[in-house]
Amino acid sequence: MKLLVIDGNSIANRAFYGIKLLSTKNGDYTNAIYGFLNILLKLSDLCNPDAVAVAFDVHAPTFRHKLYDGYKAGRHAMPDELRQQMPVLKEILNCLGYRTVEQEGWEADDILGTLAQSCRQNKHECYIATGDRDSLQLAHGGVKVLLARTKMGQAVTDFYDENAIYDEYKVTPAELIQVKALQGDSSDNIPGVAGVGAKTALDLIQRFHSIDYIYENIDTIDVKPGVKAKLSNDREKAYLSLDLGTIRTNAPVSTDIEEYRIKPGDKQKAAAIFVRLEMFSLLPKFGLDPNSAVAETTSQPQKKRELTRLTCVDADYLLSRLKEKDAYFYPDINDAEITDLYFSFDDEVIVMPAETPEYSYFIRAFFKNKSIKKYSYNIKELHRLACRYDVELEGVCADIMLSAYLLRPSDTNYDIEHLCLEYNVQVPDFFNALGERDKTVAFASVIKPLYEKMDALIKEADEAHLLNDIELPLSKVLAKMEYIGFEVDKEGIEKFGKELAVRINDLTLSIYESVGYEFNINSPKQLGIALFEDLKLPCKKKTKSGYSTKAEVLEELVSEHPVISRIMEYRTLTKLKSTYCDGLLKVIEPDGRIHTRFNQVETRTGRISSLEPNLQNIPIRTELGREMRKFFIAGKGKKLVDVDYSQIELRVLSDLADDKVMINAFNNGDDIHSITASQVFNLPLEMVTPQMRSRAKAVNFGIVYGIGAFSLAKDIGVTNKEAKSYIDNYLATYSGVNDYMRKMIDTAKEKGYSETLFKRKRYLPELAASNRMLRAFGERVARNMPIQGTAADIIKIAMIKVDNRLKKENMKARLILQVHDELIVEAPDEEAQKTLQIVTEEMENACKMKVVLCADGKIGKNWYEAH
DNA sequence: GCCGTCACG
DNA sequence: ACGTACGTGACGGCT
Repeated sequence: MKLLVIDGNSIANRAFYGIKLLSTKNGDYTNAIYGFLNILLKLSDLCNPDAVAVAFDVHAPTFRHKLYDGYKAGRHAMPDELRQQMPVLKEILNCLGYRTVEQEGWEADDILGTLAQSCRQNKHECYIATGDRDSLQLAHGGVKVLLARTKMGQAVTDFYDENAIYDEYKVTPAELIQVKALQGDSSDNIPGVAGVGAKTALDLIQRFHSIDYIYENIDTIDVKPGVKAKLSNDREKAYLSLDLGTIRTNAPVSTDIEEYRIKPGDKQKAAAIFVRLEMFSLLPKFGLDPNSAVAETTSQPQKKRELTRLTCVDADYLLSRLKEKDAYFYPDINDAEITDLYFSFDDEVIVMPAETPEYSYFIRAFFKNKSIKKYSYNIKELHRLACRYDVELEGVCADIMLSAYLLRPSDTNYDIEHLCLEYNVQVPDFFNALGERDKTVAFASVIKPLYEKMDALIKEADEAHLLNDIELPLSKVLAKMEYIGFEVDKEGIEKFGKELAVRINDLTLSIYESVGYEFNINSPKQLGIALFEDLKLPCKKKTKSGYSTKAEVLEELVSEHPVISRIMEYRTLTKLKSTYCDGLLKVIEPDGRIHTRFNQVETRTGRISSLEPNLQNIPIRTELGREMRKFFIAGKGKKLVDVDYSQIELRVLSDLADDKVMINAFNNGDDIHSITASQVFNLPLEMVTPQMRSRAKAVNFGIVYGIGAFSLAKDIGVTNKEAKSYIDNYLATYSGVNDYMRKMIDTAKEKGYSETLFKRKRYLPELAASNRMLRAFGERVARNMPIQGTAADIIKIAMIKVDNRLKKENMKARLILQVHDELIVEAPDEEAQKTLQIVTEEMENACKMKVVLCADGKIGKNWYEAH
């Protein structure tokens, strides 16, 4: 028999502090539970136990408190966020078949000690798992301790038996108690001998082995007079500490190992809790079936559905079926190209495979039929499919992926399986002819129930307008943008890349020479060693894993050594080459264009993101980087029209805050940064210098992000005090902004979320955190999200309006890119001027606000010229 | 798969 | 005493 005894409190603590605070949509914290269960899996893997006991402290005075008043007085109370998780954790452990043990008046480590002792006596194998070094004293007589600790940000588990302890401390496990008694432990309020620290204590015990021996021979032992005096002074405390530090082996808990044997537990209930806590990834790891969980939590058990899978052999038949009622279907996208459609009817799912001869006929007929209402998933991909077949997708009523995003924008996974778990919809089993589970058929069958549940929630959240009039129509615009793509000058990029390669090569050689040896400059680790150990440059900052070598740090070292500026240039050039030249060349498609994909369900604020490649971060801030934009070109006989909003976030802020001063400034057409400077520095407008303007600009940005004086000071290079006075002046000037920012946090705390002008929400469990840093972060987000998010909503509306307008005016110009506050349209030469006017107009009139929206645009042959 | 770094708004 | 502005994606190194 092999017994694993876990110190539940200690491991839960490790997990809690080692993992960022996680919480469910209901605001229940889960990080300690999640971390604990992962550690449990790892421990089971390591020692493969037959029996498991998880010991917990009971929060009642223990005998140690009776021994010593100060015991644990200095220890931090368990934070609420962790305390709330403990009963749930115990419940899960029980459901998983593990026995939990707690005994009033006894601490977890005494239970560990008692069970370890029993195993020693009965010759059972015993593993003790804890994060507390104090329990190392138990590692003898065949008992092994698995010590969980964090090494360089990584969770590691160390094995200890008496040999390992001797190797590390040169004392026996029993002697470790003696060491601690002399040294004391402030976190446990074990007093120890005043003035005796870790080194002295270890040395004394290594030589004399016990406190008894030391005191019995205090006059004769070879110890410095000072230490001897300290020992004599604190004799009582030393013995008290010995008592406090000794783990008991007589706790009144069952020592019958059979009672801890792992039981089947209640797997269904465990699965239900996992689902409620949104710990989906743990389900398979504990061999739990998510469907049993749904059955458990559904109030009315759903009738078991038997599905039939039919492959469509007659497109007209399928169309006639679809005309009878609404179409609920799931597109199974295999290769970005091949999309099989799975249509769900009452008890059957009809598949339209992409390779059937009638596929294109079916797609065209089905898509363009407005009277067939379409409820589906990932509609943007269907719109893209429609582009390929040169047909419009009409009659779209729902995209449950978009609904899911609006309901929970902080989620990272919107797979149907996850949605079913979150919205409590049972996925029916369907097995194909080979007896394998066919998930796709099942997915099609849950589109309707998912839609119905989510639709109600969307209405409850007042997000129907946002969904139906912004996100859904936008998905079509984005699909078309992806389909059209951005033309690039492939040869130009190749040539630029080669020029960079030559310069990089020269720099590499020169850097090797300066450092004195060859190394990988791209490795921050090797570079850190080269700079801070071999060249002995002063190290300003460290990261978790070593020296920080980021640009900000290097800048301060430029004057220290000539190699620094070369490294900085090397970094700039390799970034340009690898990410932009090599990276872009890899994704140019045969049509000579780059087709980025937009992710409409990624950001927590409502922005869209661009990937493979990311066309939203093409360089512009430095001249060399900006050169890249010359390779993004308009097609033959066409021009690029690039229009961007002027200070949209600040305008949004002035409107949301209803700040009259700022709104007036914008509506007068004033230069906002100069006006801010004149207010913050209390000078007439004419006396504002470019430096003042630039500082005021930084303050304006900072305000949007939820500024702190420290960061502002760092950003613009002034003292903390100066930065603080800028902020104070700012908030005094723009008092509406000041009031708004305060109110914002209160409202968000009360409601549990922040929201945009268009009701887009972001839930903020961080606001309830007891951790100060985390709460402060939540507060900054609460202020920033409505601003960034409203700006994102506005440009989305503008995109839809631009797209509609170009269509209405029968123009060939097409939107090809969005970069948060900037729209890029590719237009035939003869349409360029009109396009510029239309895009500007639609952007400025995207929505009615107290403040005017202003957009500026340009026309050019390439992106460099047009922006 | 995570970290450090750096490109953008 | 702590760490320090919001939102992203891609790359190379490392484990």
